[in-house]
Amino acid sequence: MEFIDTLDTLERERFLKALRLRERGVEPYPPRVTRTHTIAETREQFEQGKDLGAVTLVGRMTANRWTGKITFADIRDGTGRIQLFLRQDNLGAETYKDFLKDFDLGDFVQASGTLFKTKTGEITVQVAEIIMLAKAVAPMPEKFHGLTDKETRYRQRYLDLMVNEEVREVFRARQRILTAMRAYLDRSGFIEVETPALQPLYGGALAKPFTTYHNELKRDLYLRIADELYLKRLLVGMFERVYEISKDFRNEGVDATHLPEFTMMECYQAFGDLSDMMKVVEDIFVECALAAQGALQITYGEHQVDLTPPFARVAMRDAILEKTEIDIYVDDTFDALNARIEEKHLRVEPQLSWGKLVEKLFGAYVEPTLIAPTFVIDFPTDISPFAKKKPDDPRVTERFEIYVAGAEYGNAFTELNDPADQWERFMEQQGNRARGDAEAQQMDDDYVQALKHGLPPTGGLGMGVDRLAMLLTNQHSIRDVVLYPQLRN
RNA sequence: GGGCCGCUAGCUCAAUCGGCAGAGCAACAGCCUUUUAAGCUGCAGGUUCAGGGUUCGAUUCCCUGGCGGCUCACCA
Repeated sequence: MEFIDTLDTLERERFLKALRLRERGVEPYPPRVTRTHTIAETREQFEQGKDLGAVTLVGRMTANRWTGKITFADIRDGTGRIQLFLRQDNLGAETYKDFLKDFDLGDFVQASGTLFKTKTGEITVQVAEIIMLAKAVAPMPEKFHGLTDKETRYRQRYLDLMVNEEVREVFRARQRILTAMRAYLDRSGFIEVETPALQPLYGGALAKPFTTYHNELKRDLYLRIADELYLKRLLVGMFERVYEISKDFRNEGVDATHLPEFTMMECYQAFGDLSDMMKVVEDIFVECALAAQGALQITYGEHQVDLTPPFARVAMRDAILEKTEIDIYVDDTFDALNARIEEKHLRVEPQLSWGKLVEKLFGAYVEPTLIAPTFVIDFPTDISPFAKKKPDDPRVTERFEIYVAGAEYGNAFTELNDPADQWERFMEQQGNRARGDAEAQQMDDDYVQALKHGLPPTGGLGMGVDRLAMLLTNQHSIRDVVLYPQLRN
């Protein structure tokens, strides 16, 4: 069995061309290239009237228009596209013929020559020499319709990136968003840290984990569902402001807004509280929107959204009251709220607690209506095991989530730092677990021990980076802002 | 996990009621010295996702499975 036996008809044809080149003493995969300018630089400098003389450009050949003894070809590099003009009279009959025979769409080439404008005004390289840099054995996707099959786009992302330029721009924008976020946090005094992805106890969020096993230690380990508890321990250790941007893993459903691994930013500010985190959220939205789109007025699907601070804020109770005419502070027990929901014939799945019912009501009747950036505050205590209770109403916590265009982008609290209260919350979670809540927190004695040493009053925030990238690049599936989204095998 | 839709040439897509498997691009053999999805002539290209069933005959109808998409539920 030879390599060539693994190739289909089209690939074989192209592979034979590579062999032919080699027979002529031309290496189809040379180790080094010459490049005097990028394509973008070439265009820019030519338009400025600069005489560049002879240039040597490199790129992938993406189009080919030949009319007998001349050929127009397009090459693209990472910066742009430019047209090549190849003429038999310039290259010589033999070389020109070899070019026609052995160069294909998709090949990386190096072209040298001088610049001119065609009669239609297009900047073009009059090619004196063209060299193969890397022979493409497999053919490119079709040039006009491109590649649209989503499965191929995700599984062979390089093809998607190769032919769909707007896809490359989405990922450039994603990188600008991350860079802007880091720059903001860095200059605001937050220190970037790294905490364990493999954890003996998972925590910091309500979610189902992935489990793995360490052979030498002979124990189960979990992939982190959040960074929270490790980051807050650092504040016990006297760091004042920390953040981490990392992958979290949750063993749950996959859909347009959920993947099993996703990127989360978490930051914690000692001597801060909820209102400080609101400022951080507003600042991050501003910085990232400007980095991604250069404007605070953005389009997301059918919505026009203005990200200019200050963002609106509304209490969970008031928002639910307005949409459903249910006052969760009147029906402030599980049984009462359940009865009220049935009485009003609202469609809410069975839940295990008052707080989860509130969360469901909110998700079904309020969340989709929150288009302009809005902080929703005062979340039920039993679904907020790490948030400090409101001093004047222990049913709810000093917690907000930020909503834009009907979706959540971040979650923040005034962090719970009372070790006794935290211990009781863990116990409550264990009760929930016993009653069948697979997402309930496990008791984390080590974390309580840390709190016993004193966590300063702290504001903490988590933001979904993929979701933010979706919002700011107008993408409606998380798979379109993640280079290699998880698919079935 | 449930419901719905899809899977045909390398890519983008057709195929009427169940009756020989088709086109464009790409490729191949040619023509053509300023093209822009270049054009023209010719030629080739298939496990119709897989397996099973019904039928004289299945891309088409039925069943099972795989993969993908949308949606509902859950979660960020």
